[in-house]
Amino acid sequence: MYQRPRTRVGTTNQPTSQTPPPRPASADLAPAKPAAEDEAVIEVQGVYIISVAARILDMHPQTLRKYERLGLINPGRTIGMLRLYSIEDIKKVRLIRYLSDELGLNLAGVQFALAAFDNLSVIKQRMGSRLEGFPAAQQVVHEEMDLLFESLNLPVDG
Amino acid sequence: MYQRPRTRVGTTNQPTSQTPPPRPASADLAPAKPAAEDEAVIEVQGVYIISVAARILDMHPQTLRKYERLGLINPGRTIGMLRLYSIEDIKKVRLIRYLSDELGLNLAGVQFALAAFDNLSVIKQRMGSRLEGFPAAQQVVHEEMDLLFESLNLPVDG
DNA sequence: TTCAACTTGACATGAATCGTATCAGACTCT
DNA sequence: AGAGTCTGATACGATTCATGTCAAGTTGAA
Repeated sequence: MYQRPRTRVGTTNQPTSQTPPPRPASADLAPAKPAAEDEAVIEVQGVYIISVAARILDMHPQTLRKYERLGLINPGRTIGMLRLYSIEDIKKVRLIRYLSDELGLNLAGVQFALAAFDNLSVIKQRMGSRLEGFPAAQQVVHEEMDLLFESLNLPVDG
Repeated sequence: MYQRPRTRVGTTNQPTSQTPPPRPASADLAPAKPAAEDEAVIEVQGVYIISVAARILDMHPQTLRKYERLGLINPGRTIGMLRLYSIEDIKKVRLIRYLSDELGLNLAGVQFALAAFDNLSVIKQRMGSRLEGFPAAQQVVHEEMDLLFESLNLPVDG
C-alpha cells in the first residue's frame, strides 16, 4: 500500500487501472462521523480522519503529517486532537501533489507557490472592491487575473 | 575557488570580506571587448564572458551553463559562440540564487517562479493599457500589483 | 601560429530533499 | 478492550543540485 513511486519524469501519471478510482464506494471510505445522522446535521459533510484521507489520496499518512508540520495544510481537529481533513484540505493536498509530482517543485517551492496563489487571490479581490465604481475596469481586471491563473496551469480540480 | 557550500539555513550570505566586492577594479574584470574603444561604441557596455561573469557572481561556470541548459537564463553569444553575460543576465542569476539559496526552491521551482514573474509583469502591463481611459483604475491596479510584487520578498536588486 | 580560454557532452561526488517506514509511549474512540 | 491515532525520533533509498573532471574540438588575442 501507499506505493507512489517517485517517477518524476515521463510518467503521465494516469491512474493505473488496477488502483481504485479517486473516490471509491462510500462503503470503504466512510466519513469520520457517520453517527451524527440522527442529530441535527451540523455541516460535517465530508470530513475524514487521517487514515481515510490517506486512502482517498493514495498517500502515506506520514506524508500528510509532514505537510502539516511544514504549514502546507491545516486540517481541523477533534476534541481529542485527531486530524480532520475536509474536502478543501483534500483538494489542497491534490494541488500540492500536482506541484510536486508534475512540476517537480520541492516543498519549499510548493510553499512559495501556495503563498503566491493566496496573495494573488487577495489582490484580485481587493482590486475588485476598490473598483466598484468602474464596472468596465472591474471586468478588465477580472479577465486578466483569470488569464493569469490559467497561465499557471493548475489542475482541473483547483 | 567557487566555493559556495549549500548552507541552505542560517547563512546570511554576506560576501566574505576576503572575496572582492561585486565590481572590482576593471584591471581584474575587463569587459569582453576592451579593444573596441577606438571604433564606434556599439552598446557593448557591461558584457562579460563566462569566466568573468562567474567571478563577478562567485559561482562556478558550470553552474551558469547548467542554468542556461535549463532555460533559466539566455546570455548572448559572440560570433564564435562564446557566451556573453549582460548586466541583466547577472541580475537574473542573482535572483535565481536568491530563490534557490534563501528560499530553498529547487530549479523546477525557480523556473516556475520566473515564469510567474513574467506572466505577472505582462498582465500588469496589459491591465495598464486596457485601463487608459480610467486613470483612477490604473492607479488602483498599479498600487495593488506593486504590493503583490513586494509580498514576494524579492531581493533589493531585482 | 601559438596557446590559453572557451565550447560540447558525459560522468562522478557529496550534501540535501522527500516519501516512506518503523519504533515507543501516550491518548482517543467505538 | 482494542484498534486507531497522537508525538517525536530515526532511518532508508531515490533523486536533486552544485561542483568537479575528462576528452576532443573551436575561438580569438598576441
